Amino acid sequence: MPEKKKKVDEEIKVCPECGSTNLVWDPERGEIICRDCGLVINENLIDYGPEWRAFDTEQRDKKARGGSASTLLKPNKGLVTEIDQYNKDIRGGKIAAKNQAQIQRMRKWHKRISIATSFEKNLATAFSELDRLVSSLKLPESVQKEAAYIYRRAVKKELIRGRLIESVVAAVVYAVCRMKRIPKTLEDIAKVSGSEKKEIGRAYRFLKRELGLEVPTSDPSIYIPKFASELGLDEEVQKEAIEIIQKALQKGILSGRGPTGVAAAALYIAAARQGKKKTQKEVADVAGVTEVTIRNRYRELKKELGIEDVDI
DNA sequence: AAGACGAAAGTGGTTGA
DNA sequence: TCAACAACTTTCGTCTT
Repeated sequence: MPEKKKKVDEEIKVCPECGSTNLVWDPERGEIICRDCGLVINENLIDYGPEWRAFDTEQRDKKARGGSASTLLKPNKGLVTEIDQYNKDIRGGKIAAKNQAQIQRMRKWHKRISIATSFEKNLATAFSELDRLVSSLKLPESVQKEAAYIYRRAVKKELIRGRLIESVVAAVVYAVCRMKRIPKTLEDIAKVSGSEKKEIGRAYRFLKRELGLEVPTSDPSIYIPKFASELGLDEEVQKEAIEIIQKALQKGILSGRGPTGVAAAALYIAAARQGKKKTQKEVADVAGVTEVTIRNRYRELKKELGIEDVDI
């Protein structure tokens, strides 16, 4: 794995996200964190760090074992037998479909065996994960409290069974962000959580239904300040972008469209109209969509709102 | 040389029979 | 369980600046 080795050797001094040199090494979590944008720079380092090392020493036998590398990311330090959510074998290949059912049962029973002290243990694990997510994502304390409350409800209703605590915690955090209109995408959360976007989304929809969470349909405007500041666009541009979105909302042409794509297009239009043009690619990158999506939204907005052509 | 544009095909997930 | 479907991405050729 040459590309992984390379990452280990590299000394990281500048945040690749915002260019800041204000980086902190957090030995407890094994991460380098950017103080300015909250980016966790090499969160994966510890996954292979301790392991590849053992391969060239005589400690190999002592250290070699199944399971993941010792990581302090997890409250149990990752040393407890755990059957993960991914249906992959040790080489990363897919496990045959007929065996997946068996694995699923094993997972389920494994959970049940340890259910004796379950409630407290579950909460302890979840809350430390919650703590980690909240600080990585720079979320306010109110989010943490609200999330903890919702999580408790979920545990009491036994909605966690068959799901990884990590995924559920991430889902709850996502739900609270949506409820409080904090601009975090599923992707933002997936990036700092150990779980995949897919899993978190699934857990989110499930919780929303089972707990009857009232989540407002997401408004693209909430992403405007976030994207704008990453692009260095001033408040005039933001104001106009938000106006564009409001008009589009009233016309009802936004239903079913991804909020980040809409926000990106509105920002692109507003910037160009004020002579502060950014390229589609620049906008697309901070919004986490493609240029094509921006163009599609751009076209729709222009047509429906009668926005004059942009001149530079 | 870089950016913008849009057509066409592909992707992963949801929905409804 | 399977096919239709919507939103979005990937890829690519062409036009514009």
